[in-house]
Amino acid sequence: MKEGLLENYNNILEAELLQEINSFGKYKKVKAGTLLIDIGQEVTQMPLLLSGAIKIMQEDENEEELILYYLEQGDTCAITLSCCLGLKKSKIRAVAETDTTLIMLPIALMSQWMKKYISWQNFVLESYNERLNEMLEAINTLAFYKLDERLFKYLRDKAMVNKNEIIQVTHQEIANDLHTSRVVVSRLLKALEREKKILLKRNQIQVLAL
DNA sequence: ACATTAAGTGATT
DNA sequence: AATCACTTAATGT
Repeated sequence: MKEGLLENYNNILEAELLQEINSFGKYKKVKAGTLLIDIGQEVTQMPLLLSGAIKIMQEDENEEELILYYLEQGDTCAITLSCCLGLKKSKIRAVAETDTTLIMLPIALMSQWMKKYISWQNFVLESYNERLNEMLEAINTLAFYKLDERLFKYLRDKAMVNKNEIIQVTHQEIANDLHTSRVVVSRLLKALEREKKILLKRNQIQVLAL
């Protein structure tokens, strides 16, 4: 049995299905920063996360990225699931946020698994629901939060998925993710540091108030 | 020691 | 909150 499969999915998925996953899935190990799928690419596989985290984002006309949500251990990507129902092109971009291990499942198997395994149905629907909720939260944050609140939430989320309160980022990268300028980020970060919520170093931020 | 890149800041809009 | 223009600090060669 593939490493990590049982630990993550034994309680959710039935034994027979786990066997199938084990034999048809491809085990993959990727480094942080790896592009797993890009917008417009054909979706042929569906990921099951064993460890690590993946950042899922959308892109607008100006090539600006918008973070939709993170996939974490035990998650799968619901957007991929819709591709199994006819839509074939990816609407999103997925980049490994940390070093990640996952199992890639051929989408050809999805529809038969949906019929064959109740546990798979549940897993998929539940995942779909989780993704939707996370996206609603992202929209909510974007629409109603002020930039300083968004920034802090961004840092906390990042610390969370990295399982480390010390985050490796530059102010410029944060600015890109939040669609603002580096100067503004630097100033807001300074303010957060004064509030003793974070600690600033070059290329690195420590989140104190998790 | 020098160049490059990241971060901090005042002033202006 | 964005932009400019500039300074200071950290890091690589």
